[in-house]
Amino acid sequence: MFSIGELSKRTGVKIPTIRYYEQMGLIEAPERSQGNQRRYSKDGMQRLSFIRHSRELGFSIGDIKGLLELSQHPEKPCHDAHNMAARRLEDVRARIAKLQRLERELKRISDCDADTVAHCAVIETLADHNLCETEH
Amino acid sequence: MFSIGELSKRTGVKIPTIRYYEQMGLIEAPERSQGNQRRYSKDGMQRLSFIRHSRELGFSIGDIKGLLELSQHPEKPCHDAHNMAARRLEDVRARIAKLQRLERELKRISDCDADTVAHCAVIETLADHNLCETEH
DNA sequence: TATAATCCCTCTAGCGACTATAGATTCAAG
DNA sequence: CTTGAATCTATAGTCGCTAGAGGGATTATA
Repeated sequence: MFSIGELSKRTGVKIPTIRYYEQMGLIEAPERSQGNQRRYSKDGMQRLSFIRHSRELGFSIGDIKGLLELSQHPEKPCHDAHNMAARRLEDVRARIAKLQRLERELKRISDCDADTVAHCAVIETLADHNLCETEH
Repeated sequence: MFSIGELSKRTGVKIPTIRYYEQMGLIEAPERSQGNQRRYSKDGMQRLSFIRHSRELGFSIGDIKGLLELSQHPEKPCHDAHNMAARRLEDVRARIAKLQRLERELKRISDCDADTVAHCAVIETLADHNLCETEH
């Protein structure tokens, strides 16, 4: 049994965020001390770790609800989990591709060595999209 | 002189977003028609294009205010613009690196071909961070 | 010129995933 | 028993929009 502060330290999830997850129905309301403070079990900690890890991988709160549901039912087929992971993977790849285009452009425009705004590539490029090399 | 709808079409910025930018002080309030509708000049359009492009590159509204200010003063030195671009570039690179780690992990866990949740790598990995290959 | 279709106005509220603040209560250590 | 840290609830704010309600303006056609 540990307090919310300890749970926070052990999982790396901030205290208000834990309470927020409770409100959102991701974690169930834990037992309380006599003075009405939350007291968590190891189980609660595992669940929170699951959530944290999932968030780090970019799953939405909605997705996580589904994944948690699934993880409670080991006998169920897991297509859903795979589909979600696959969708996330696609999304991540698209974002990487987009960011790489941005990287190229940012690099190009910040290579400018003008002194004043009048000749500055950063400003010029921002003003005129046609100066970009690639689509974005 | 064109309406907000036309401005929207020409710049690709949605109408409510244009009004939002006006509220945020990114673009100044344009002239109005007799019936109180916004009427934009070519100048307004260029400013909006600047904003749009900057947003696409990931600059925040706050950053853009600064960049716009700079772009109005061609005689000023442009270190600030370069610094902002450099910071953005750093940020973009960090995000790429992080996403690539996620990609590796998502790929790994979605390669699982179990049928039920009990043996599913997706669920297992989410539950136990130690199963990950890399930090994130 | 009348009317209909489309556009535009303001204002308010909502999104997701938190984060911050205020003011009150409880806990743990000395 | 006192003190200081931790916790409680409730509310509001963050960012960058987006959606909706309930109206007025403009434009194209009859």
